[in-house]
Order: sequence, then structure tokens, then C-alpha cells
Amino acid sequence: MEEEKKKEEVLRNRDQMGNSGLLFSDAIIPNNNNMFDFPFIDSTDSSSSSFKPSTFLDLLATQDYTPSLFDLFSPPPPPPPPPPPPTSAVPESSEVLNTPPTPNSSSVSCSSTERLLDADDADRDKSPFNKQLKAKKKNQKRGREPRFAFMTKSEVDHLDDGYRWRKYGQKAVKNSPYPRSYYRCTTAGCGVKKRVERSSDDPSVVVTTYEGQHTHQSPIMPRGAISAGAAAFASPQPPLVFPQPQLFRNHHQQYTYAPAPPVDVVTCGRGFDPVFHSFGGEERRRIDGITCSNSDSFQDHGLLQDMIVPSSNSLQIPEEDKQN
DNA sequence: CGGATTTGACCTGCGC
DNA sequence: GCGCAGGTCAAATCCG
Repeated sequence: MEEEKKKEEVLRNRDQMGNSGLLFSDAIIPNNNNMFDFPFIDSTDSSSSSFKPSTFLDLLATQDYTPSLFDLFSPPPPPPPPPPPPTSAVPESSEVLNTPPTPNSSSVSCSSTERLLDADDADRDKSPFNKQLKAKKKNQKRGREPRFAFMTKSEVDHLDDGYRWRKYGQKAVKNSPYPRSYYRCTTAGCGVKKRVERSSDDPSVVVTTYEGQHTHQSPIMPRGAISAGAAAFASPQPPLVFPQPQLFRNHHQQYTYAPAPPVDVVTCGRGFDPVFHSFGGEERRRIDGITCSNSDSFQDHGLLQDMIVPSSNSLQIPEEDKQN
């Protein structure tokens, strides 16, 4: 019963989001598949062939050198990618929406990752913090950093993802009664930022957007749990990591996919399925060709459980990658 | 007392 | 060029 209600709620949210579109100017990529079924080929990895786990779990089992789940979404090393022409429809910044695991969060959606790290971004990642900030100011352009967005149904705005964040600003968002909070990773040398805001359409949904990649491991992250990510992207260098969702430990979380994104991301065949349950669940089921796991029967596999990943075909693949 | 948060001001990009 | 909105800074304040 409860499950049914949850599903309905998720669907509702999904619809709302779909109709109104998230605030994200960035693309939110919907996925039809359970994150774990998703082949994790990050667009970043031009050679997706290197690693194609069939499920997230596979990823986990495969590699462990990477600390965070988000690694999966880490942008590829440095492909000097000439920004795809507008026609390519590849948005400057695609984001991956996933579910941030927090106690209060119940549903999440995921989008795609932005893959292009322009030189500027790369520099920032390497440079000291203040330098990054200054650079940012100079090049304040939206959608340039790799982003990873989560839509979480949560009562709390700031979800604990395992990293330490420091709030450095808050702004009112146009067309939204809810303010947007800006956080920066407090780890020295790590310029990862994240924005947290509530959906104006559905106040119960918190949209968390991670920007940049962690240059360190999650301070409170149990190593094995999430390492799969990096592997997924087959990125030879695991240094950069996305915020690690410690939230994934929470059970009974449902995930919702964001509405179809205006991105040229390759979306799954038919839109996305709004509700995804924690992966690793025993009762995975296919809905419309989508594999889902039942949150109720969900077992604790670590943070990853709650992660929902876009299906392989829903993953946005950069033009350059596609060509490869 | 040190670290985190708040909050108004400032800067930058973008659309008109 | 101007105004708006988003993003960041930094001083003040709060809290453990």
C-alpha cells in the first residue's frame, strides 16, 4: 500500500517536473533504467568500450580504486572537446540527476553529467581555492563545469552526501519561493561546489547540483561501497570524485527521474520512468523495459543502493564520444 | 575561540 | 547600453 502511494507520489512529481521543467537550465537527463542497469559509460569516456558493466553492482565489483559513486559521472580526463555546435543539441552542461541519500529523502531523479571540462575548469580544479574563485568570477559562465544534479524528495535541503560543505551564499531564485543555497567543499584544494534548492513545483523535492569533482575521497565514506563509479567511466584517473552520497545508506528511498531534458542527451526510448527504487533491491523489475528495484525489498548494499542511474541509452554521450 | 552560517553588496553574463 | 538574474565575496553573527 505504502509503496503504491509512494509510486503515485513519484509519478506525480515526475509529471510536475515534466510539465514545468526543472529550474535547471542544465539538462536533466531522465533515465528509464535503474542506475545499476545502466552501463555507466560516461560520455566522458570516449572509449566506452573499455568498461561496460551491465549493472551498477557490476561496477562495484569491478573497481574499487575510486571512492565515490559520483566518480562514475566524472568527466573524462581532458578531451579537448570543441564545444559541439548548437545543432548537436548537446547542452553545455548536462547534469546527472541522482538521488542524494539522506534520511529524509524519499525520491530522486537523475540527469546527465556535463562532460566538458574546459581548460578553465581544469585549471580551477588544480588551482588553489581562492584562485578558483577568482577564475570563476572571470569566467562566470553557466554550464561549464561538470555537473551532477540530484532531485531528492526530502524534508531537508542540505543532504548529507558524505562530504563536508560550507555554505557561502544564498540567493532568492526567480519564479521560486525557495532560496538557492550555495555550498563549497571544505576540503583544501577541492573546489567542488553544490547548489541546493527546492523545486518550486514540488516543495518536497530538493534539487542538488554538484559542480566540479572532488579531488579527494569522501571523509566519511566507506571505501568499497562506491568505488565502482570511476570504473564505470573507465577513466584511468580516479582522482576526481563527485560528492559521495552517504545518503545512499538510507533505505526505502524512491527515485524519480526528471522530466525529459532539453538536452541532446540520448534519452531512453520513451521518456523515463519516474520511479526508481534503490538499486540492489532484490525485487528488481522491469517496467516498460526499465529495470527497477523495489525499495521495500531493498537491501543495504551501501550507498549505491539508492543511486539511480540513467539507462545506458539515456546517458548522454558527447558528440565526440559518439563519434568514437 | 574556531568554524560554520547569514546576508547584503558586488561582479559577471546574458537578453533585450 | 541597460537591467535582470545568477553567482560569489566577505563582514557580521551564531554556535559548539
